[in-house]
Amino acid sequence: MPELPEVESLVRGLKKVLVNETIKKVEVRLEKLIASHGTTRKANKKKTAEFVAGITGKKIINVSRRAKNIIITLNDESVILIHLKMTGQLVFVANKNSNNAKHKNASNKTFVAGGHPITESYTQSLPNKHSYIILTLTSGTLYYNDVRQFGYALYYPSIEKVIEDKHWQGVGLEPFDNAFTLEYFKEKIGKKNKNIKTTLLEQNIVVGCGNIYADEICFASQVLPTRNCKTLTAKEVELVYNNIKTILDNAISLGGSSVSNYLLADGSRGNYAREHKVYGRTGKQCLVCDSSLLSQKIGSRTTVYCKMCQK
DNA sequence: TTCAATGTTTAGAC
DNA sequence: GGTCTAAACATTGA
Repeated sequence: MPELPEVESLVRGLKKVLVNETIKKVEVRLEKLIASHGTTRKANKKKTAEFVAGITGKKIINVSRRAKNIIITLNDESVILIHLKMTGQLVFVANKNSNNAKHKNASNKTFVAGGHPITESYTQSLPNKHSYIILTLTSGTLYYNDVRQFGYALYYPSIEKVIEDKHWQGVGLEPFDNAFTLEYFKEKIGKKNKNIKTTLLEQNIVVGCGNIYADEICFASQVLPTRNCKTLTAKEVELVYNNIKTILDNAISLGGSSVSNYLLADGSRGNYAREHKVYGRTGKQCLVCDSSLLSQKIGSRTTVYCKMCQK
């Protein structure tokens, strides 16, 4: 999946083409993606009927983000909540006769895409076998593709209903929210009796860090990912806090892209992958001290770090 | 053939 | 209640 910077980049791209589009037709090819995990086939069918009835004929008035969720707001204030999880993609393909400049991407092709790395073969022909939700819009088609089928697209009659959902209880602050202050972070971190890497992945203090950025943030902060939060000095907590903001912000400004073949919403390549200092570099030289980067599992996630630079 | 992959949720043990 | 681990979701590609 995209982590926060990738979702944010995708949302910005989609907003340009989806706002003011009317949903003319809805096709759901895999009903379990419309419901929560572990539900019965009968319940999925009911949810799908509600989803289709709820959004057909409505106009899209906004596209936004909360944590790693994409929120598509419709003209009656109802919403579609989409999570891409590990391998979800959203691809907008403009109608063939479109001459609208906003539908042209960097390669002068009429689609915008984002999410899981997209190979040429996947965008050359849509829908493909992993296209599970297809929205026919006024001037194009929006495809939700998901190889591993972990993601979801949920319909809610209002944003208030989303927030009420247990799904959202305990979700942490946005890293760029004014409420996410150093004081708040210090207070929360001081109470955590677990390692900093796992804590960053939990999303219950601050949202947006996935496995890649969590490692990058620990490295930039010169803190071992295994360090217990309670043992972090005030200075280290401040470094982690500042790096959460600067690394995520930098990644967004470079267009997201946690992996090399990640496609941006406008079809151009993301540039953040080349910025990775530790992720995916196990055994390679540390860019600061030249020692060999180590890797170990923390909370069942591969973690890469420098034993010399991080204490 | 076996393993790991951008994320979350859940179950069980202590 | 907190914390830890493993497993679950399912597919692909190295």
